[in-house]
Amino acid sequence: MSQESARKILVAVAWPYCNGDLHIGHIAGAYLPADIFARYQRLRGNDVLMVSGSDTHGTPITVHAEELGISPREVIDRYHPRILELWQKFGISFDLFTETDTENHWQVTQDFFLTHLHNDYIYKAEMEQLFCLDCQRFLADRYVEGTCPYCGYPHARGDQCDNCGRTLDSIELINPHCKICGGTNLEHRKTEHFFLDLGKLNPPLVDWINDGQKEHWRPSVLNFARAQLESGELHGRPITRDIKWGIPVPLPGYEQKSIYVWYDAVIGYLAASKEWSQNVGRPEAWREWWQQPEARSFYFIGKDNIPFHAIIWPGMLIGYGGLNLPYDVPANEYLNVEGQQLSKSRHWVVEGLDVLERYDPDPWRYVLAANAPETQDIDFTWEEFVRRNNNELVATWGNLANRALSFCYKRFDGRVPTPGVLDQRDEALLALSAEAFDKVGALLDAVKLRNAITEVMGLAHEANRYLNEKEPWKRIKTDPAAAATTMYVCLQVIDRLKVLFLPFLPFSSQKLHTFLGYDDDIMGRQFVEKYKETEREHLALRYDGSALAERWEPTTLAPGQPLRKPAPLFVKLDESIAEAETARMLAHLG
RNA sequence: GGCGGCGUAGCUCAGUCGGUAGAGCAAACGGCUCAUAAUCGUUGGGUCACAGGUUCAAGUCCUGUCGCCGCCA
Repeated sequence: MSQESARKILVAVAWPYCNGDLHIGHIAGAYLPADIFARYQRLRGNDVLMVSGSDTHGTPITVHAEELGISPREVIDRYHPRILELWQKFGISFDLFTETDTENHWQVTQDFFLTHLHNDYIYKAEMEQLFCLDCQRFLADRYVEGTCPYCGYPHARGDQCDNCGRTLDSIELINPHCKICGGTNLEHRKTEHFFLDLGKLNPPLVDWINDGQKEHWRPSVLNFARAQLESGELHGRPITRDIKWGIPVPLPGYEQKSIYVWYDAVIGYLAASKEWSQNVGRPEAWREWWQQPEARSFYFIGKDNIPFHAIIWPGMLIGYGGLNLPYDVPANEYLNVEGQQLSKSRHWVVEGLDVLERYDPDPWRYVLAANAPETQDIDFTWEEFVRRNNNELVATWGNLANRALSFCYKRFDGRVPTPGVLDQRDEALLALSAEAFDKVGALLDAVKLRNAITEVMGLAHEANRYLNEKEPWKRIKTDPAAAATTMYVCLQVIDRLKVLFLPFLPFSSQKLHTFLGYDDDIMGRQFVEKYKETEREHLALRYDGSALAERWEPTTLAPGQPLRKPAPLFVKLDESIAEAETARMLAHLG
């Protein structure tokens, strides 16, 4: 392994709207890749800070609240704990997963706003908005419905038409009506708002995207950002709106307005880093990830978020000054299910918490990593899920561990056999397993997770091949010492595979760790804590990996080490479940 | 409408700098019996969406067409 010193790695993950349960598309797109990457970097000895939180602002929350007849805060209190539960059950190891309705987040956001204003990257301008005369309020995007001017769909929202997918400006709608009172007593009214001056940020952003240090970016992300920036057509974007739920504009006279959710959500990365620093009792620690020049930040997002993370957020950081810009934005494409795009409104979803009621997390982690949507949209099918679980995870890796452990447990007195002299074949396999750390590590550093897990699985195949060639079950009758050597080599490789698989399959690697006779913790501990600020309190998820016993390097298994009674690492699934799960989904399809 | 991406084996997907098309699964045959009927080996299978162009050479670069996806207006 390389001897370079620990590097600060910020793993920033998209902030999910806190208005419902998350589905496997969210997980495959951002959270799982981020977790695999973070776990690997920790094993590697780097200092990882992985942050995100529930996005509690914006109209998706307030609309949902009004539908249920409860307050926005109650919506958050309903779903935020469920998101925390999902991360724990799925093993998504956030150092801090918080939310945006905190005093800290408000403060950091308002500081950003005032600094942008002071640095002259914010200007004021008037714009036309729809105003409901009956409700006496402005109607932000989702509070108005009407006929789409492009496709004629009668239920288009003020921000987007769900039928043709176009983004809209609410004043474009034909026959608009207020979604609150249902009335059509609307008028166009001028309203003053603050705008982020992206036009002014365009030139420095072009310099940044062309600084010659973006070769490791995914082409789709880099091409998109570069094309947008080089067009030179960035224009001011409103950062306030006429809505009460949100972060107050920190200036007198704007009490009826709030900061637009897109502006405060991305600031969450910094706010959460600061909150984490407070929580661990080192209030200035965040600077190590945000200000050290050699620190690296990785933003794990879905492709719909590329404009915000590869253009707008870097622009905001430039406008603020003194903070590191993204080192990489490994955005994923979409995960479709059974040929259709996931959609909450159409009830075409596979929800994370729901499937964990019926299946273990590691099969999901395996399937979603082995077929991650890194280069294009991916079609997830239940048949594929069962197949990959049964024919790859169970058959290749689970069975390798089980056949070797069972054999040693029964025939070698429940201990790691003591090897004799190693032959060429033994040495070759051990060398291969040692080299895998560099090979897989390089792929993980480059965020090529699918290639990485395929590589690890390839080593498991090789170990199966080795066993078949050596036939220790035959040799033990004629030459027990040779069989012992073979089984030692095999267990040694399995012990290394355990580490190589650890970022991907933490639960089963931990289980295997104990079967191999170890007692310590290799996956870390997740816990939820309640944090009290001056007036508010919130729940947040934390992670403690300080006691991690493993490193990303070839292990050495001690001969004679007592083994524990082995059991299969993974459950084989009945093929009928594919049909059952698909039928279940079709039944809910709206 | 503008911009960007995608279209590769029956299925799901790789394919770096242009150099005779790859993996897994599915199918067929064989070996083994330690293991969750798991494993290991062998074999078959492609007009790289379509039409042009550049080149000694194109899945890869360029132009156009068709289809799908996303972003922006």
